[in-house]
Amino acid sequence: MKPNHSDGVDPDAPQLLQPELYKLPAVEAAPRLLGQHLVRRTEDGDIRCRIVETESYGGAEDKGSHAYGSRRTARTEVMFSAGGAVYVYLIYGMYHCLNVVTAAQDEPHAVLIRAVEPLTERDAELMKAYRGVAVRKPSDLSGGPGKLCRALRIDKSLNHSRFDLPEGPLSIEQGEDPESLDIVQAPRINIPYAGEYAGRPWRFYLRGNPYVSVSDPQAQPHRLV
DNA sequence: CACGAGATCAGCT
DNA sequence: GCTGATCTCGTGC
Repeated sequence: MKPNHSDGVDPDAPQLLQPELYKLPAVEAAPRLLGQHLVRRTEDGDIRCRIVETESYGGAEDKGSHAYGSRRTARTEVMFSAGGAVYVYLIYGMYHCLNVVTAAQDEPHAVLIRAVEPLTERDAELMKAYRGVAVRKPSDLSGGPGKLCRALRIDKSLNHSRFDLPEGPLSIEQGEDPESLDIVQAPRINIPYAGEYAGRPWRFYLRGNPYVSVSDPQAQPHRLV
């Protein structure tokens, strides 16, 4: 039995991420989302997992970004929302990718969530069931943007929802302090068309975490700014 | 383990 | 018509 507090607030209850993080440019928000807890509310119950790999897609100048040159289409429109919006899009005709929109309204920044780690065995079991494919190693379950969306049953119906609401289909809760984590940075995956932006070290992940999609031998330690 | 092909849709970057 | 912020399954070392 937990102690009863006079203010009625359970100090152990999960707290939503501080709203300031969503206001940051994507390249600053991306490493700070590592170690935070993504919550997916489904009919079968809540699934909680730790964010372990992210990529930054930063604004109108980034040739790797869907919103390069401030392109506004039905797909990219949500990127122009105020930070905290959910951006889900379809890739290669069959896979979904989950992004956290950041920065101010009309500044199209987004952080792609590339890998997550289930917090408990129960979370892992639910994710395996949704995944529907043989899972031989951790990264088979949720190491990769398409895999984690399948494992968390995320599709375009969640586009335009928000991460900063306590009862939404997706939210982000306060997890670990990013300062305490071993974060590395490396170039982003599969964007050779991005010209001089292709080599920018805008992928961030927890060194050695088995859920990370691709480990880069050239990855460098990242220092939070 | 390294590849290659196929699945299949939105936007033309 | 082609390509992509991908993944799975098959073949062949």
